[in-house]
Amino acid sequence: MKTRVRFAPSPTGALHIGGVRTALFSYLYAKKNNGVFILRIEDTDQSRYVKGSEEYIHQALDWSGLTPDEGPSVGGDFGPYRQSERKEIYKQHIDLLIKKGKAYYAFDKAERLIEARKIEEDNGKTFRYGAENRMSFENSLTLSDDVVKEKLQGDYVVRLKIDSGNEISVFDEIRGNILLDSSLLDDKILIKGDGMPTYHFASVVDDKLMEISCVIRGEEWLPSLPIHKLIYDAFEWDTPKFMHLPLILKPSGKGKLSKRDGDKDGFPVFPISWGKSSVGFRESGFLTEGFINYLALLGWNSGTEQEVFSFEELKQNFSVEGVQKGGARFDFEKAKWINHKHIDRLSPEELISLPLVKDKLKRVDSSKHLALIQLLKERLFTINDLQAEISWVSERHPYDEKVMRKLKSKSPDIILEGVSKILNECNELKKLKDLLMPWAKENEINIGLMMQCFRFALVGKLTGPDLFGVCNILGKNVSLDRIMHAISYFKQKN
RNA sequence: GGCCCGUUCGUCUAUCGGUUAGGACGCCAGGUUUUCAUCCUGGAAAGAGGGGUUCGACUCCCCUACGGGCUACCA
Repeated sequence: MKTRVRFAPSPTGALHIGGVRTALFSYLYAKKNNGVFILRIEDTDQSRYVKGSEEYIHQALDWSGLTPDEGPSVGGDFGPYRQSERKEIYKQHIDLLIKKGKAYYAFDKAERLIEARKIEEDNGKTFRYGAENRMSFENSLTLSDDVVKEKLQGDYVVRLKIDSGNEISVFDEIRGNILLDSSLLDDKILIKGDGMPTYHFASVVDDKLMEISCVIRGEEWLPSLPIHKLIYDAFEWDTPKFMHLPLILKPSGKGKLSKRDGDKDGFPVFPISWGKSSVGFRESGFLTEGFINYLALLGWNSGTEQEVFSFEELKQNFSVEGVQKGGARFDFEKAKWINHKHIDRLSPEELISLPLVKDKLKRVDSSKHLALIQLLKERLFTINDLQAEISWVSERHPYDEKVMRKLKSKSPDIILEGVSKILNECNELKKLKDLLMPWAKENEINIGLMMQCFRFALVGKLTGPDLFGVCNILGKNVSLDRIMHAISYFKQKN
Protein backbone atom coordinates (compact mmCIF):
# COMPACT_ATOMS: atom_id res chain seq x y z
CA MET A 1 0.00 0.00 0.00
CA LYS A 2 1.26 3.41 -1.00
CA THR A 3 2.24 5.63 1.90
CA ARG A 4 0.07 8.70 1.93
CA VAL A 5 0.23 11.17 4.80
CA ARG A 6 -1.69 14.34 5.23
CA PHE A 7 -1.15 17.52 7.17
CA ALA A 8 -4.51 19.06 7.97
CA PRO A 9 -4.40 22.50 9.58
CA SER A 10 -7.31 24.84 10.13
CA PRO A 11 -7.02 28.32 8.69
CA THR A 12 -7.65 30.02 12.02
CA GLY A 13 -4.49 32.12 12.18
CA ALA A 14 -0.77 31.59 11.85
CA LEU A 15 0.61 28.10 11.98
CA HIS A 16 2.76 27.87 15.08
CA ILE A 17 5.72 25.59 15.59
CA GLY A 18 3.61 22.81 17.07
CA GLY A 19 1.79 22.68 13.77
CA VAL A 20 5.00 22.90 11.78
CA ARG A 21 6.46 20.05 13.81
CA THR A 22 3.41 17.90 12.98
CA ALA A 23 3.85 18.83 9.33
CA LEU A 24 7.55 18.01 9.54
CA PHE A 25 7.08 14.56 11.06
CA SER A 26 4.33 13.83 8.55
CA TYR A 27 6.56 14.92 5.70
CA LEU A 28 9.54 12.96 7.01
CA TYR A 29 7.46 9.84 7.49
CA ALA A 30 6.06 10.14 3.97
CA LYS A 31 9.44 10.73 2.34
CA LYS A 32 11.17 8.03 4.32
CA ASN A 33 8.59 5.58 2.95
CA ASN A 34 8.69 6.95 -0.60
CA GLY A 35 5.21 8.26 -0.06
CA VAL A 36 3.14 11.33 -0.70
CA PHE A 37 2.71 14.37 1.54
CA ILE A 38 -0.70 15.98 1.27
CA LEU A 39 -2.00 19.31 2.51
CA ARG A 40 -5.67 19.47 3.39
CA ILE A 41 -7.31 22.62 4.65
CA GLU A 42 -9.82 21.95 7.41
CA ASP A 43 -12.04 24.99 7.12
CA THR A 44 -15.31 23.60 8.42
CA ASP A 45 -15.74 26.27 11.07
CA GLN A 46 -16.48 29.49 9.28
CA SER A 47 -16.78 31.40 12.53
CA ARG A 48 -13.12 30.82 13.30
CA TYR A 49 -11.88 31.39 9.78
CA VAL A 50 -9.15 34.01 9.62
CA LYS A 51 -8.48 35.70 6.34
CA GLY A 52 -5.00 35.17 4.99
CA SER A 53 -4.21 32.15 7.07
CA GLU A 54 -4.42 29.65 4.25
CA GLU A 55 -1.98 31.76 2.29
CA TYR A 56 0.19 31.86 5.40
CA ILE A 57 0.13 28.09 5.71
CA HIS A 58 1.39 27.74 2.16
CA GLN A 59 4.16 30.25 2.64
CA ALA A 60 5.19 28.84 5.99
CA LEU A 61 5.38 25.29 4.67
CA ASP A 62 7.26 26.51 1.66
CA TRP A 63 9.88 28.31 3.71
CA SER A 64 10.15 25.28 5.98
CA GLY A 65 10.89 23.09 2.97
CA LEU A 66 7.72 21.06 3.52
CA THR A 67 6.13 21.53 0.16
CA PRO A 68 3.06 19.33 -0.33
CA ASP A 69 2.82 16.86 -3.22
CA GLU A 70 -0.95 17.31 -3.25
CA GLY A 71 -3.06 20.11 -1.91
CA PRO A 72 -5.27 23.07 -2.75
CA SER A 73 -2.51 24.94 -4.57
CA VAL A 74 -0.85 22.05 -6.40
CA GLY A 75 -3.93 19.91 -7.02
CA GLY A 76 -3.94 16.12 -7.17
CA ASP A 77 -6.26 13.20 -7.88
CA PHE A 78 -8.02 13.24 -4.54
CA GLY A 79 -9.36 16.78 -4.40
CA PRO A 80 -10.87 19.07 -3.57
CA TYR A 81 -8.40 19.59 -0.74
CA ARG A 82 -10.45 22.18 1.10
CA GLN A 83 -13.14 20.70 3.30
CA SER A 84 -15.50 23.59 2.64
CA GLU A 85 -15.54 22.40 -0.98
CA ARG A 86 -16.43 18.83 -0.06
CA LYS A 87 -19.90 19.36 1.41
CA GLU A 88 -21.56 17.10 -1.17
CA ILE A 89 -19.22 14.27 -0.26
CA TYR A 90 -20.04 14.56 3.43
CA LYS A 91 -23.74 14.73 2.62
CA GLN A 92 -23.61 11.47 0.68
CA HIS A 93 -21.68 9.76 3.43
CA ILE A 94 -23.87 10.92 6.26
CA ASP A 95 -26.94 9.71 4.39
CA LEU A 96 -25.29 6.32 4.17
CA LEU A 97 -24.70 6.23 7.90
CA ILE A 98 -28.26 7.27 8.67
CA LYS A 99 -29.59 4.61 6.34
CA LYS A 100 -27.49 2.03 8.14
CA GLY A 101 -28.91 3.18 11.46
CA LYS A 102 -25.50 4.28 12.67
CA ALA A 103 -26.41 7.94 12.90
CA TYR A 104 -29.55 9.91 13.58
CA TYR A 105 -31.00 13.40 13.34
CA ALA A 106 -31.28 15.48 16.47
CA PHE A 107 -33.36 18.62 16.87
CA ASP A 108 -32.69 19.71 20.43
CA LYS A 109 -32.34 23.41 21.01
CA ALA A 110 -28.99 24.58 22.32
CA GLU A 111 -30.62 25.99 25.48
CA ARG A 112 -32.12 22.64 26.30
CA LEU A 113 -28.72 20.95 26.11
CA ILE A 114 -26.97 23.63 28.10
CA GLU A 115 -29.57 23.26 30.80
CA ALA A 116 -29.28 19.48 30.86
CA ARG A 117 -25.51 19.77 31.01
CA LYS A 118 -25.67 22.20 33.90
CA ILE A 119 -27.93 19.96 35.96
CA GLU A 120 -25.56 17.03 35.58
CA GLU A 121 -22.47 19.07 36.29
CA ASP A 122 -24.01 20.65 39.38
CA ASN A 123 -24.38 17.12 40.66
CA GLY A 124 -20.72 16.48 39.97
CA LYS A 125 -21.47 14.33 36.97
CA THR A 126 -20.50 14.51 33.33
CA PHE A 127 -23.27 15.24 30.89
CA ARG A 128 -23.40 12.92 27.94
CA TYR A 129 -25.88 12.84 25.10
CA GLY A 130 -25.79 9.14 24.56
CA ALA A 131 -27.24 5.68 24.97
CA GLU A 132 -28.47 6.38 28.48
CA ASN A 133 -30.56 9.44 27.73
CA ARG A 134 -30.92 9.88 23.98
CA MET A 135 -34.49 8.60 24.14
CA SER A 136 -35.47 11.55 26.28
CA PHE A 137 -34.42 14.12 23.69
CA GLU A 138 -35.91 15.30 20.41
CA ASN A 139 -34.41 13.24 17.64
CA SER A 140 -35.27 10.86 14.86
CA LEU A 141 -35.19 7.95 17.27
CA THR A 142 -37.90 9.40 19.47
CA LEU A 143 -40.05 11.38 17.04
CA SER A 144 -42.47 10.00 14.45
CA ASP A 145 -41.40 9.92 10.83
CA ASP A 146 -43.83 12.70 9.94
CA VAL A 147 -42.53 15.00 12.63
CA VAL A 148 -38.97 14.23 11.65
CA LYS A 149 -39.70 15.00 8.04
CA GLU A 150 -41.19 18.32 9.06
CA LYS A 151 -38.33 19.19 11.42
CA LEU A 152 -35.80 18.40 8.75
CA GLN A 153 -36.93 21.61 7.06
CA GLY A 154 -35.42 23.54 9.94
CA ASP A 155 -32.15 23.31 11.86
CA TYR A 156 -30.86 19.93 12.85
CA VAL A 157 -27.65 18.09 13.58
CA VAL A 158 -26.65 14.52 12.89
CA ARG A 159 -25.25 12.44 15.71
CA LEU A 160 -23.32 9.22 15.76
CA LYS A 161 -25.26 6.46 17.52
CA ILE A 162 -22.85 4.85 19.94
CA ASP A 163 -23.84 1.65 21.73
CA SER A 164 -22.86 1.53 25.35
CA GLY A 165 -20.98 -1.19 27.10
CA ASN A 166 -18.50 -2.06 24.38
CA GLU A 167 -14.79 -2.10 24.85
CA ILE A 168 -13.13 -0.12 22.11
CA SER A 169 -9.58 -1.00 21.24
CA VAL A 170 -7.43 1.40 19.29
CA PHE A 171 -3.78 1.30 18.38
CA ASP A 172 -1.36 4.19 18.34
CA GLU A 173 1.99 3.63 16.61
CA ILE A 174 3.84 5.40 19.39
CA ARG A 175 1.93 4.31 22.47
CA GLY A 176 0.54 0.94 21.49
CA ASN A 177 -2.87 -0.39 22.41
CA ILE A 178 -5.41 1.79 24.17
CA LEU A 179 -8.71 0.48 25.56
CA LEU A 180 -11.80 2.49 26.32
CA ASP A 181 -15.35 1.76 27.45
CA SER A 182 -17.83 3.03 24.87
CA SER A 183 -20.24 4.02 27.66
CA LEU A 184 -17.93 6.94 28.35
CA LEU A 185 -18.49 8.39 24.89
CA ASP A 186 -21.35 10.60 23.88
CA ASP A 187 -23.19 10.60 20.59
CA LYS A 188 -20.82 12.97 18.85
CA ILE A 189 -22.23 15.46 16.43
CA LEU A 190 -21.19 14.57 12.90
CA ILE A 191 -22.99 17.27 10.97
CA LYS A 192 -23.53 20.68 12.53
CA GLY A 193 -26.58 22.88 12.32
CA ASP A 194 -25.07 24.83 9.47
CA GLY A 195 -24.71 21.67 7.41
CA MET A 196 -20.96 21.49 7.81
CA PRO A 197 -19.31 18.38 9.21
CA THR A 198 -17.40 18.39 12.47
CA TYR A 199 -13.71 17.53 12.53
CA HIS A 200 -14.44 13.98 13.60
CA PHE A 201 -16.63 13.19 10.63
CA ALA A 202 -14.83 15.18 7.97
CA SER A 203 -11.40 13.89 8.83
CA VAL A 204 -12.49 10.25 8.83
CA VAL A 205 -14.30 10.55 5.51
CA ASP A 206 -11.46 12.50 3.92
CA ASP A 207 -8.73 10.26 5.25
CA LYS A 208 -10.58 7.29 3.81
CA LEU A 209 -11.31 8.89 0.44
CA MET A 210 -7.83 10.35 0.13
CA GLU A 211 -6.40 6.92 0.92
CA ILE A 212 -4.36 8.16 3.84
CA SER A 213 -2.24 5.29 5.14
CA CYS A 214 -1.15 6.89 8.40
CA VAL A 215 -2.86 9.67 10.31
CA ILE A 216 -0.24 11.79 12.05
CA ARG A 217 -1.45 14.52 14.37
CA GLY A 218 -0.92 16.05 17.80
CA GLU A 219 -1.48 14.20 21.04
CA GLU A 220 -4.50 16.36 21.83
CA TRP A 221 -6.42 14.11 19.42
CA LEU A 222 -5.73 10.91 21.29
CA PRO A 223 -8.90 11.08 23.43
CA SER A 224 -11.08 11.22 20.33
CA LEU A 225 -9.40 8.32 18.60
CA PRO A 226 -12.06 5.85 19.86
CA ILE A 227 -14.77 8.01 18.30
CA HIS A 228 -12.93 7.98 15.00
CA LYS A 229 -12.58 4.23 15.25
CA LEU A 230 -16.33 3.96 15.74
CA ILE A 231 -16.96 6.05 12.65
CA TYR A 232 -14.70 3.80 10.59
CA ASP A 233 -16.55 0.82 12.04
CA ALA A 234 -19.93 2.34 11.20
CA PHE A 235 -18.87 2.58 7.56
CA GLU A 236 -17.27 -0.84 7.81
CA TRP A 237 -14.00 0.68 6.71
CA ASP A 238 -10.54 -0.44 7.70
CA THR A 239 -8.68 2.09 9.80
CA PRO A 240 -5.40 3.65 8.74
CA LYS A 241 -2.46 3.71 11.13
CA PHE A 242 -2.48 6.40 13.78
CA MET A 243 0.42 8.30 15.22
CA HIS A 244 -0.14 10.90 17.93
CA LEU A 245 2.82 13.19 18.42
CA PRO A 246 3.81 14.50 21.85
CA LEU A 247 3.11 18.17 22.46
CA ILE A 248 5.59 21.01 22.43
CA LEU A 249 5.45 22.57 25.87
CA LYS A 250 6.17 26.00 27.28
CA PRO A 251 9.75 26.46 28.56
CA SER A 252 8.28 26.13 32.05
CA GLY A 253 6.73 22.81 31.10
CA LYS A 254 3.30 23.97 32.19
CA GLY A 255 1.06 23.65 29.19
CA LYS A 256 1.21 23.83 25.45
CA LEU A 257 3.53 26.40 23.94
CA SER A 258 1.59 29.50 22.94
CA LYS A 259 2.20 32.80 21.24
CA ARG A 260 2.21 34.53 24.61
CA ASP A 261 5.23 32.52 25.76
CA GLY A 262 7.22 33.81 22.82
CA ASP A 263 6.17 37.39 23.47
CA LYS A 264 7.07 37.06 27.13
CA ASP A 265 10.48 35.46 26.70
CA GLY A 266 11.49 37.02 23.42
CA PHE A 267 11.50 34.14 20.99
CA PRO A 268 9.39 33.41 17.93
CA VAL A 269 6.72 30.73 17.86
CA PHE A 270 5.83 31.12 14.20
CA PRO A 271 7.96 29.97 11.26
CA ILE A 272 7.57 33.26 9.39
CA SER A 273 6.10 36.59 10.43
CA TRP A 274 2.36 36.86 10.93
CA GLY A 275 1.03 40.35 10.55
CA LYS A 276 3.12 43.22 11.77
CA SER A 277 3.43 42.27 15.41
CA SER A 278 4.74 38.72 15.25
CA VAL A 279 8.12 37.94 13.79
CA GLY A 280 8.93 34.40 12.84
CA PHE A 281 12.02 32.24 12.96
CA ARG A 282 12.86 33.43 9.47
CA GLU A 283 12.87 37.09 10.52
CA SER A 284 14.79 36.19 13.66
CA GLY A 285 17.69 35.03 11.54
CA PHE A 286 17.09 31.30 11.39
CA LEU A 287 18.01 29.19 8.43
CA THR A 288 15.33 26.78 7.26
CA GLU A 289 17.59 23.85 8.04
CA GLY A 290 18.45 25.12 11.50
CA PHE A 291 14.82 25.68 12.35
CA ILE A 292 13.73 22.31 11.00
CA ASN A 293 16.63 20.50 12.64
CA TYR A 294 15.73 21.87 16.05
CA LEU A 295 12.06 21.07 15.56
CA ALA A 296 12.94 17.51 14.62
CA LEU A 297 14.83 17.13 17.89
CA LEU A 298 11.75 18.12 19.85
CA GLY A 299 10.26 14.68 20.27
CA TRP A 300 12.50 12.62 18.08
CA ASN A 301 16.03 11.27 18.12
CA SER A 302 17.99 9.20 15.68
CA GLY A 303 19.18 6.69 18.22
CA THR A 304 22.74 7.85 17.62
CA GLU A 305 24.64 10.74 19.15
CA GLN A 306 24.21 12.87 16.06
CA GLU A 307 22.19 16.03 16.63
CA VAL A 308 23.01 18.22 13.69
CA PHE A 309 21.19 17.00 10.60
CA SER A 310 20.73 18.36 7.13
CA PHE A 311 17.24 18.12 5.72
CA GLU A 312 18.37 15.22 3.56
CA GLU A 313 19.79 13.38 6.58
CA LEU A 314 16.56 13.94 8.45
CA LYS A 315 14.61 12.32 5.63
CA GLN A 316 16.91 9.34 5.63
CA ASN A 317 17.09 8.88 9.37
CA PHE A 318 13.55 9.47 10.49
CA SER A 319 11.80 6.56 12.12
CA VAL A 320 8.74 6.03 14.27
CA GLU A 321 10.81 4.21 16.89
CA GLY A 322 12.68 7.43 17.55
CA VAL A 323 9.56 9.40 18.36
CA GLN A 324 9.15 10.31 22.00
CA LYS A 325 6.08 9.66 24.14
CA GLY A 326 6.27 12.61 26.50
CA GLY A 327 5.95 16.29 25.66
CA ALA A 328 9.10 18.33 25.03
CA ARG A 329 9.77 21.79 26.38
CA PHE A 330 10.84 24.45 23.97
CA ASP A 331 14.43 25.66 24.52
CA PHE A 332 15.43 28.69 22.50
CA GLU A 333 19.10 28.47 23.48
CA LYS A 334 19.43 25.07 21.94
CA ALA A 335 17.51 26.18 18.88
CA LYS A 336 20.07 28.95 18.37
CA TRP A 337 22.96 26.56 18.85
CA ILE A 338 21.60 24.21 16.20
CA ASN A 339 21.08 27.16 13.88
CA HIS A 340 24.63 28.29 14.55
CA LYS A 341 25.91 24.89 13.43
CA HIS A 342 23.97 25.20 10.20
CA ILE A 343 25.21 28.71 9.52
CA ASP A 344 28.80 27.66 10.07
CA ARG A 345 28.30 24.72 7.74
CA LEU A 346 27.53 26.93 4.77
CA SER A 347 30.26 28.46 2.67
CA PRO A 348 30.64 32.27 2.66
CA GLU A 349 29.43 32.24 -0.95
CA GLU A 350 26.26 30.38 -0.01
CA LEU A 351 25.67 32.70 2.92
CA ILE A 352 25.98 35.97 1.05
CA SER A 353 23.48 34.74 -1.51
CA LEU A 354 20.79 34.44 1.17
CA PRO A 355 18.26 37.30 1.12
CA LEU A 356 18.46 37.68 4.87
CA VAL A 357 22.23 38.07 4.78
CA LYS A 358 22.07 40.46 1.84
CA ASP A 359 19.64 42.59 3.78
CA LYS A 360 21.92 42.82 6.81
CA LEU A 361 24.87 43.69 4.61
CA LYS A 362 23.18 46.27 2.44
CA ARG A 363 25.05 49.19 4.00
CA VAL A 364 28.43 47.56 3.47
CA ASP A 365 30.43 47.82 0.24
CA SER A 366 29.66 44.62 -1.62
CA SER A 367 33.31 43.99 -2.40
CA LYS A 368 33.82 43.33 1.28
CA HIS A 369 30.93 40.92 1.76
CA LEU A 370 32.77 37.70 1.18
CA ALA A 371 35.70 38.49 3.44
CA LEU A 372 33.40 39.80 6.11
CA ILE A 373 31.23 36.70 6.18
CA GLN A 374 34.29 34.49 6.11
CA LEU A 375 35.51 36.30 9.19
CA LEU A 376 32.22 36.32 11.06
CA LYS A 377 30.23 33.26 10.16
CA GLU A 378 31.62 31.05 12.91
CA ARG A 379 30.40 33.60 15.44
CA LEU A 380 26.80 33.78 14.28
CA PHE A 381 24.00 32.03 16.11
CA THR A 382 21.39 33.75 14.01
CA ILE A 383 21.81 35.77 10.85
CA ASN A 384 20.53 38.73 12.84
CA ASP A 385 23.69 38.61 14.96
CA LEU A 386 25.38 40.16 11.93
CA GLN A 387 23.88 43.48 12.86
CA ALA A 388 25.98 43.75 16.00
CA GLU A 389 28.99 41.98 14.52
CA ILE A 390 29.45 44.47 11.70
CA SER A 391 29.00 47.57 13.83
CA TRP A 392 32.67 48.54 13.28
CA VAL A 393 32.75 48.25 9.50
CA SER A 394 31.35 51.53 8.22
CA GLU A 395 32.19 53.55 11.27
CA ARG A 396 34.18 52.89 14.37
CA HIS A 397 32.20 51.81 17.39
CA PRO A 398 32.14 54.67 19.94
CA TYR A 399 35.07 54.28 22.33
CA ASP A 400 34.21 52.24 25.38
CA GLU A 401 35.12 54.55 28.29
CA LYS A 402 35.70 51.72 30.72
CA VAL A 403 38.25 50.18 28.41
CA MET A 404 39.89 53.54 27.89
CA ARG A 405 40.39 53.98 31.65
CA LYS A 406 41.87 50.51 31.83
CA LEU A 407 44.36 51.16 29.06
CA LYS A 408 45.33 54.77 29.52
CA SER A 409 47.92 54.22 32.27
CA LYS A 410 49.80 51.77 30.07
CA SER A 411 51.07 54.18 27.44
CA PRO A 412 48.65 53.12 24.73
CA ASP A 413 49.60 56.11 22.59
CA ILE A 414 53.22 55.01 22.43
CA ILE A 415 52.27 51.42 21.61
CA LEU A 416 49.88 52.58 18.92
CA GLU A 417 52.49 54.83 17.37
CA GLY A 418 54.65 51.77 16.98
CA VAL A 419 51.77 49.75 15.54
CA SER A 420 50.99 52.48 13.05
CA LYS A 421 54.60 52.61 11.94
CA ILE A 422 54.66 48.85 11.28
CA LEU A 423 51.30 49.01 9.55
CA ASN A 424 52.43 51.86 7.41
CA GLU A 425 55.49 49.94 6.28
CA CYS A 426 53.47 46.80 5.65
CA ASN A 427 52.83 46.15 1.95
CA GLU A 428 50.66 43.12 2.40
CA LEU A 429 48.14 43.11 5.22
CA LYS A 430 48.31 39.32 5.32
CA LYS A 431 51.83 39.67 6.65
CA LEU A 432 51.01 42.23 9.32
CA LYS A 433 50.88 39.67 12.09
CA ASP A 434 54.32 38.37 11.18
CA LEU A 435 55.72 41.85 11.43
CA LEU A 436 53.89 43.01 14.50
CA MET A 437 54.64 40.09 16.80
CA PRO A 438 58.45 40.20 16.50
CA TRP A 439 58.36 43.97 16.82
CA ALA A 440 56.47 43.73 20.12
CA LYS A 441 58.87 41.12 21.42
CA GLU A 442 61.94 43.14 20.50
CA ASN A 443 60.54 46.18 22.23
CA GLU A 444 59.40 44.20 25.23
CA ILE A 445 55.80 45.15 24.74
CA ASN A 446 53.27 42.76 26.15
CA ILE A 447 51.55 41.20 23.16
CA GLY A 448 48.18 41.02 24.87
CA LEU A 449 48.33 44.67 25.76
CA MET A 450 49.40 45.65 22.28
CA MET A 451 46.50 43.72 20.77
CA GLN A 452 44.07 45.34 23.16
CA CYS A 453 45.26 48.78 22.19
CA PHE A 454 45.17 47.90 18.52
CA ARG A 455 41.67 46.46 18.80
CA PHE A 456 40.47 49.43 20.79
CA ALA A 457 41.77 51.74 18.11
CA LEU A 458 40.10 49.88 15.27
CA VAL A 459 36.73 48.99 16.75
CA GLY A 460 36.45 50.98 19.99
CA LYS A 461 35.95 47.99 22.28
CA LEU A 462 37.70 44.81 23.28
CA THR A 463 35.47 42.17 21.74
CA GLY A 464 35.03 41.03 18.19
CA PRO A 465 36.43 38.68 15.59
CA ASP A 466 40.05 38.10 14.69
CA LEU A 467 41.77 41.49 14.70
CA PHE A 468 43.94 40.95 11.65
CA GLY A 469 40.81 39.99 9.78
CA VAL A 470 39.21 43.22 10.95
CA CYS A 471 42.23 45.20 9.84
CA ASN A 472 42.21 43.47 6.48
CA ILE A 473 38.59 44.37 5.86
CA LEU A 474 39.03 47.98 6.93
CA GLY A 475 42.06 48.34 4.70
CA LYS A 476 45.34 49.99 5.43
CA ASN A 477 44.24 53.60 5.15
CA VAL A 478 41.15 53.36 7.28
CA SER A 479 43.05 51.36 9.89
CA LEU A 480 45.79 53.98 10.00
CA ASP A 481 43.24 56.77 10.33
CA ARG A 482 41.58 55.03 13.23
CA ILE A 483 44.90 54.42 14.97
CA MET A 484 45.83 58.09 14.61
CA HIS A 485 42.49 59.10 15.98
CA ALA A 486 42.95 56.80 18.97
CA ILE A 487 46.42 58.15 19.66
CA SER A 488 45.15 61.69 19.90
CA TYR A 489 42.20 60.50 21.94
CA PHE A 490 44.51 58.91 24.52
CA LYS A 491 46.82 61.93 24.56
CA GLN A 492 43.88 64.14 25.23
CA LYS A 493 42.74 61.87 28.12
CA ASN A 494 46.13 62.07 29.80
C1' G B 1 -15.07 16.09 38.67
C1' G B 2 -14.62 12.08 34.69
C1' C B 3 -11.55 9.85 30.98
C1' C B 4 -6.88 9.38 28.30
C1' C B 5 -1.58 9.94 27.90
C1' G B 6 2.98 10.70 30.13
C1' U B 7 7.35 10.87 34.11
C1' U B 8 16.08 9.48 33.25
C1' C B 9 20.86 15.50 34.79
C1' G B 10 17.79 22.63 34.88
C1' U B 11 16.43 21.35 29.35
C1' C B 12 16.41 17.83 24.83
C1' U B 13 17.59 12.77 25.09
C1' A B 14 20.47 7.27 24.99
C1' U B 15 19.52 2.76 27.68
C1' C B 16 14.99 -2.03 24.78
C1' G B 17 16.81 -6.91 32.93
C1' G B 18 23.27 -7.12 34.39
C1' U B 19 26.52 -0.04 32.07
C1' U B 20 31.49 3.61 36.44
C1' A B 21 23.47 5.38 33.67
C1' G B 22 26.11 7.77 27.69
C1' G B 23 25.58 12.31 24.48
C1' A B 24 23.91 17.41 23.49
C1' C B 25 22.24 22.59 25.09
C1' G B 26 23.05 25.69 29.18
C1' C B 27 26.39 26.48 33.42
C1' C B 28 31.52 26.39 35.72
C1' A B 29 37.04 25.83 35.10
C1' G B 30 41.18 25.54 31.92
C1' G B 31 43.46 25.79 26.82
C1' U B 32 43.94 27.83 21.76
C1' U B 33 52.07 32.06 23.24
C1' U B 34 45.67 38.72 20.90
C1' U B 35 40.10 39.65 21.89
C1' C B 36 35.80 36.44 21.57
C1' A B 37 29.60 34.67 21.92
C1' U B 38 33.45 30.30 17.94
C1' C B 39 36.72 25.93 18.65
C1' C B 40 39.24 22.17 22.04
C1' U B 41 39.77 19.76 27.02
C1' G B 42 37.81 18.90 31.78
C1' G B 43 33.89 19.43 35.71
C1' A B 44 29.25 19.73 38.52
C1' A B 45 24.45 17.66 37.24
C1' A B 46 19.41 12.47 36.57
C1' G B 47 16.21 7.27 36.93
C1' A B 48 9.17 11.06 41.25
C1' G B 49 7.77 7.84 45.73
C1' G B 50 6.14 3.04 47.53
C1' G B 51 5.16 -2.03 46.73
C1' G B 52 5.86 -6.42 43.89
C1' U B 53 8.18 -10.08 39.82
C1' U B 54 13.43 -11.63 39.39
C1' C B 55 19.70 -14.23 41.25
C1' G B 56 19.51 -9.08 39.49
C1' A B 57 15.27 -3.54 37.68
C1' C B 58 15.87 3.02 35.16
C1' U B 59 14.09 -1.03 32.19
C1' C B 60 8.32 -5.67 33.49
C1' C B 61 3.53 -5.31 36.80
C1' C B 62 0.48 -2.61 40.59
C1' C B 63 -0.56 1.68 43.69
C1' U B 64 0.40 6.76 44.85
C1' A B 65 2.20 11.51 43.54
C1' C B 66 3.14 14.99 39.92
C1' G B 67 2.64 16.92 34.87
C1' G B 68 -0.02 17.32 30.40
C1' G B 69 -4.27 16.55 27.17
C1' C B 70 -9.46 15.91 26.29
C1' U B 71 -14.26 16.55 28.25
C1' A B 72 -18.29 22.26 22.41
C1' C B 73 -23.03 22.42 16.76
C1' C B 74 -13.51 24.51 17.81
C1' A B 75 -10.12 22.11 15.43
